[in-house]
Amino acid sequence: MNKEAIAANLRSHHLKVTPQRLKIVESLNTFGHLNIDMLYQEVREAYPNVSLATVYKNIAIMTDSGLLEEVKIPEKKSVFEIRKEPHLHLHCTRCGKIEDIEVDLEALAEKTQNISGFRIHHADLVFGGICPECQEED
Amino acid sequence: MNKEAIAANLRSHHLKVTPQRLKIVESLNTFGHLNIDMLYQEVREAYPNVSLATVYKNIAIMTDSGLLEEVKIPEKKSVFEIRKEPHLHLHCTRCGKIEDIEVDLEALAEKTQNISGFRIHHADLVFGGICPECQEED
DNA sequence: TCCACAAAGGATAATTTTTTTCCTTAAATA
DNA sequence: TATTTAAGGAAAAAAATTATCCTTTGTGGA
Repeated sequence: MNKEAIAANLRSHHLKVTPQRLKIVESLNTFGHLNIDMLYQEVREAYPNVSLATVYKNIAIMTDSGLLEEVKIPEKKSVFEIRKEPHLHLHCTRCGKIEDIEVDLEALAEKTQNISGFRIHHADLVFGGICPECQEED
Repeated sequence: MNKEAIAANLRSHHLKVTPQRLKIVESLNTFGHLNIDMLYQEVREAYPNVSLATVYKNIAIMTDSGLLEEVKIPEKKSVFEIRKEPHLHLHCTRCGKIEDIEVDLEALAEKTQNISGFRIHHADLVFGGICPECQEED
């Protein structure tokens, strides 16, 4: 996703395109998952005077508008990602890396729905484990 | 789980049995899932002078010791529960209620492990939806 | 292209949440 | 029951988040 695509993404969510916002979304596009502190650091490299409040305000407005999504990982600070197709998360508890993976949860949701009576509309799943790279270090 | 069983549970985790701790665990035993504020309120009903710091300190030590577990729910404050068999959570996005349900995730974890190369050791799954009671109000 | 306006940014203060400190009190062990 | 060690309470400190206020900037319409 290039700069213009990111700008278009912002516009499609009725958000003004500012350099700070572009940088936030670009960073997430590059790194996948970043927490507030990491985002602040990233944006500050391009715009040293950026205010931390600006990062907070933008994360809030972009999350509310559905452009971004918060991911809550056990024992970690929340990270944010660009909203896309439903997927689950793999969290390496050794190096901390977070990866996306598309696995269909429909059958599981269906089954759970039948057992529980809930009308399920979304799923948040985080698998914790050791990533391939960290496994080699054993 | 009665008071003595709770005390035994605390002892088995090498934690001193204090009235405040008993009350915290009893509350969780009764209500299932409570956040810090709710826990503070609960404990304060029995011990009006309890310090909020005591609740924080105890939640931390009991979570570290494995007696309790933190559950992160999208868009909500974390809640805590007594650790038990692996299970997933159902969150009613209308009334806020959280329920446990035992659904086997082994097959899914296995599949994900094969695709990703991660060695998976635990799963955190929250289904968001509308509970049966709230569905009736439609 | 330029103007006017609404929205966004920056700095800072205020608020909220969580952790730490320090001294007193209480639980556990011998 | 005495001793020790950890836990509780109160308060301060630190960390995280949100609000305020004024200046600046992006954008849609003239």
